Amino acid sequence: MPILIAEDNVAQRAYLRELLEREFAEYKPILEAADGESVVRIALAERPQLCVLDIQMPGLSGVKAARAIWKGFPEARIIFWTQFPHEIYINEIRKIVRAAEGPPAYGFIDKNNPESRFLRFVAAVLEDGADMIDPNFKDAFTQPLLTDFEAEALYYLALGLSNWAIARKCHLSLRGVESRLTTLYEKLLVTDAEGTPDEAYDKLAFNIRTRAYFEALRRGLINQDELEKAGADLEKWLERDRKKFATEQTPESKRAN
Amino acid sequence: MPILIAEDNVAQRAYLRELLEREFAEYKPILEAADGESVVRIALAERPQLCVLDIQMPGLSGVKAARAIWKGFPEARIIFWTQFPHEIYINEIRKIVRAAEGPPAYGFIDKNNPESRFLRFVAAVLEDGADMIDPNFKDAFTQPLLTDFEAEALYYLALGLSNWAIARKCHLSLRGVESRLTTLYEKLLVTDAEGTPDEAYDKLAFNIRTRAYFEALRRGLINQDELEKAGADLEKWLERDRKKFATEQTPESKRAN
DNA sequence: CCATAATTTGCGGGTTCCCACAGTCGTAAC
DNA sequence: GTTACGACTGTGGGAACCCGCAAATTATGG
Repeated sequence: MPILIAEDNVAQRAYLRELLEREFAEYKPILEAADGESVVRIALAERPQLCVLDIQMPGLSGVKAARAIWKGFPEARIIFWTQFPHEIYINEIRKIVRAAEGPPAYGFIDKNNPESRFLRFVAAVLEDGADMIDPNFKDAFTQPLLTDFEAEALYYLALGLSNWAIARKCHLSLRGVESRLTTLYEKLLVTDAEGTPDEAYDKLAFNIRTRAYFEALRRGLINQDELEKAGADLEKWLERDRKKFATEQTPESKRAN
Repeated sequence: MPILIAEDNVAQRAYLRELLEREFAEYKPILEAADGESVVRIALAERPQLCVLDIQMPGLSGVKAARAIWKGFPEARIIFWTQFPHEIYINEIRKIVRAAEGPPAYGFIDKNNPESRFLRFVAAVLEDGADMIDPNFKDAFTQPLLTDFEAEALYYLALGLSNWAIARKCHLSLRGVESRLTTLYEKLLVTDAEGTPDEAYDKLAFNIRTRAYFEALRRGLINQDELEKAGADLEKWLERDRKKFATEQTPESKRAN
C-alpha cells in the first residue's frame, strides 16, 4: 500500500518524498504526480494508503482532484497540504467531504509546520484514518463563509466585470446584482467602528468595490490562482456574449434589461 | 567561502540545502536563514560566495534584503529564486542593480526548473559571476513597466482607497488622481480590438477599476504578499488621517479639496 | 398548509467615478 | 526663445454604482 504525493513544485515534492520515505518506509513505494490529472489516474489505479495533495496546482486543483479520487475510491485517505488557509478551499473541501460517502478521512495541514509536527499529523491520518485539522487553520474553519451566490458575485467582480455583465452572466436584473453585492459588502467590510465618527471617514476614504476586492484577497476568499483559472473560462463566455450582444443591437439600438 | 540560503518555506529550504550541499561541496558550509532580516545579518558577517534569496518572505522581502546586502557587501553574488516572474519585483531589482556600485552579479531563476538546469544557472553566477536571467522570465524583463507615479496609484487603488483618499495621501487634487489612473488604465487595459464593435461591448462589460485591478494581479504588477505589507503601513496612515479629518470637520462642515 | 426568512425586482435619489476639452506649470531639447 | 513633453488642475457632463424603501417571488421549516 503505497503513499501518493501530488505537488507541482519540484523542491517541495522532493522534500516531501524524502521525508515520507524516511519516516514511513513500510508504505513504500512513494508515488509522485506533478499535476491534478495524473494524481487522479494514479490514485484510482494504485489505491494508495494515503494521498498528500498540494491544493494549488496547474490544471486540476488538489481540491477537485480529491473529489474525483473519492468518487472512484471512497475510502481514500487524503491530506491537503497547503501554504495558506484560504477560505475558498476550506469551504469547497467541506462540501466535498459532506457529499462523499463515508465520509472519508482527510487532513488539512500547513506546509510550514516543523517536521516533527507534520509527521505526527500525517501519522494520524495515515495510520488511524483520523480527521486532522491543523490548529493554525482552525480559525478559518470555524469562521462563517459566503453563500454560493455571494461567492459567485465575488468572482465576477474580481474578474473585473461590470454589474451589467454580471447580470447577463447570472441571468439576473441589474438590481439583483446590486443586491447580491450589497450583502457581500456587508460581510466583507464589517467595521468594528459602528456609529462612530470614523464611519463617516471610512465611507469617504474607501471605494467599496475595490475595498471588498482587497478584503476578499486578504481573507483568502479568492486568490490569484483561482482567478486566473476562472478568467480563462470567462473569456470563452465573453466571446459568445459579444456575438449575442451584436445581434441584439442591430435590429434596434436598445439595451437589454 | 560559504553559500547562504534565505527561504522561509521549510520544504524548499531543505531541498535547496541538500541540493547545493551535494553539488557544490567545496563551498560548504551552507548557511541558512528563514527571513530577510537574518539573511542580511549573516551575509554581512560571513560574506558568502553566493546568496540564494527567495523573494516572497515574511518581513523583509528578498529584494529589500538584497539591497541591504549589496550596500554593505557590494561584490555579493545574489540569486533571486522565485516562483513567479512578477513585474513588480523585476522592476525593483533592476533599479537596485543599477543603483548599486559595480554593478554586482545577480541571477533571476524560476523555482520550477529541473535540477540540472537550475544547477547550470547557479554555477554561472557562483563560479563565473555572470548575470543570469531565466529564459522563462525574459518576457517580463523586456516588457515596458509602469512609472513610479502609476505604480503608487495602483497600490492605493488595490488597497481599496477612494480617489478622494488617494488625493489626500499623495497631496494631489482629485483631478490629479483621476489623471494618474487614466494613464494607468491605458497601460493595463490595452485591448487588441481597437475601433471594432467589440470595443463598445467591452466598455459596457467591464468595470474599469476592478478590471485594472485584476490585470495588475495577473501581470504581477501587484501581488497579495506586497499588498498585505502595504496594507499594514496604510492602516497607520489612516489612523492619523482620521484624526486630522476630524479636526478639519469640527470648525466648519466643508470638505477639503 | 402556513409562517418565516432569504432572494429578487422596481423606483428614486445621491454619490463617485470616468472622460473630453482646456489651461497651467516645469523641465529638457533644439 | 520656443518647442515639446509630462504631470497636474479646473469645468462640466454622462454613466455606473450604491443604497433606502417597498413589494413580489422563492426557499425553508414547523
